[in-house]
Amino acid sequence: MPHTSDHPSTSARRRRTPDERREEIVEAATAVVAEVGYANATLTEITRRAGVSKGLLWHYFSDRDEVMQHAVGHLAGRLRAALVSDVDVSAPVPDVVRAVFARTALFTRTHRQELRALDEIVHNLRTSEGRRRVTLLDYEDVYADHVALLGRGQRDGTIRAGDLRTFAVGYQALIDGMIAHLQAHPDADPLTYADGVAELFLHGAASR
Amino acid sequence: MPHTSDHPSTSARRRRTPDERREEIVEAATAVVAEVGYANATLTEITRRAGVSKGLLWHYFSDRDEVMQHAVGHLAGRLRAALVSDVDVSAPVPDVVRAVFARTALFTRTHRQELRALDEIVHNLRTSEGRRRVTLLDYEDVYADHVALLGRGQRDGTIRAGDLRTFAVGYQALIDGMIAHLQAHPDADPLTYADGVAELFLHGAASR
DNA sequence: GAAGATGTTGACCGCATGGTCAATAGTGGG
DNA sequence: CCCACTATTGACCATGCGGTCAACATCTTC
Repeated sequence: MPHTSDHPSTSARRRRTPDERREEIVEAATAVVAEVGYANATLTEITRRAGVSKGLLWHYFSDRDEVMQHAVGHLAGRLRAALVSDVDVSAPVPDVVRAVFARTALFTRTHRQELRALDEIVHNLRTSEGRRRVTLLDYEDVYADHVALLGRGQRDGTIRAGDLRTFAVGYQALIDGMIAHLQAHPDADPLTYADGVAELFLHGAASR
Repeated sequence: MPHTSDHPSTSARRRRTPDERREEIVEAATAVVAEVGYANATLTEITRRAGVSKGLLWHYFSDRDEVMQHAVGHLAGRLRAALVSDVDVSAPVPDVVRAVFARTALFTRTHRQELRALDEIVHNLRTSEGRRRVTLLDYEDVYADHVALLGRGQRDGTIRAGDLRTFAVGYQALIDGMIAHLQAHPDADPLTYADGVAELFLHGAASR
């Protein structure tokens, strides 16, 4: 057993694998960005937060942009996975819609920091020419999911006729708006709010 | 007539008043922010764009933050004024809603740059402690307008019963989502899209 | 037209930040 | 136990930025 030390206590823990280190740094970046904003999120502060010397960051990432890009990937992956794993997409469409709103609303209470950081980074990550690196165009696959879901609803009669893309974009807009609103109002009850918005959308998109 | 020169040509134009200068600088800031993003919008570049020496900026503004705050005020004021002046709020509620969506959609085609800059600055302006200076809480007066409008609709029977605040927040979310979507898709037809979203909302919130 | 006030300039500074690097500690294989 | 290799450190550097300032230009007023 070549383990150096097994107690996972204070400072003398076992050496991390490269992936663990990368993740530690990326998570520190997330935390710092969420707290002070993208522009003020210093690499020095990020390494400090990760409990790591400054130079090490460049052993794992080539520049600030790369750190942030990894952070986006990490965050988006975690959020999406948690959502998908928790909603039964084969249920009746209105139920799925309600569940998505509800789950997303709860997310704002359990993943406040991550959502803040994600928003922050997405809004600020740029290419070297100054254009946004992540745009709404990257929503396309999300829209595709929505279109598929709502299309099924149209076929089984739970969603009224109408342009699916408009529905999908409206659906996503309500989700994003709900997230922003709940983030800004930490005291609001997420579930009652989610219900309200879900009903608004379903009344708008449902047959009858 | 102590005018130095009357021809409004190339470089030797008449001296600007303080307000004009401030506005020139603020507008240059808007343009630069829209192009390269908040973080990369250098004060040097802003003054260059305004056709003014670097030091002059500090004659009119005390620091970068103040420039950006003025820019927010300037932008929000112009956008709001143009919207309000163009929509007859005493018309039947559904007509008002449709008009707002339509006018806003057209805005994304006539004020692309300004909307970009506004979004950019709002997302990045911070207090010295790192918290956002402009948050969704500043939407409160906008929500108040929406609540008033939709409340009138409930009283005259064009809007169905339901929590007005939820309606208002959903309404604004659809507007913001539409703006973002049209900004990301410059080729989409704004009016047909606006109609679609308006109908989605009205189906959701209307009586019947 | 002198004098004071105001507008304008560009050179300059301090500093924080992203990024580099030579040196050291730790790890694993033979 | 040694050697090669990787992880890790912290001092260091270059740069670009926000911000200052003394000098100069221009207007206003009497």
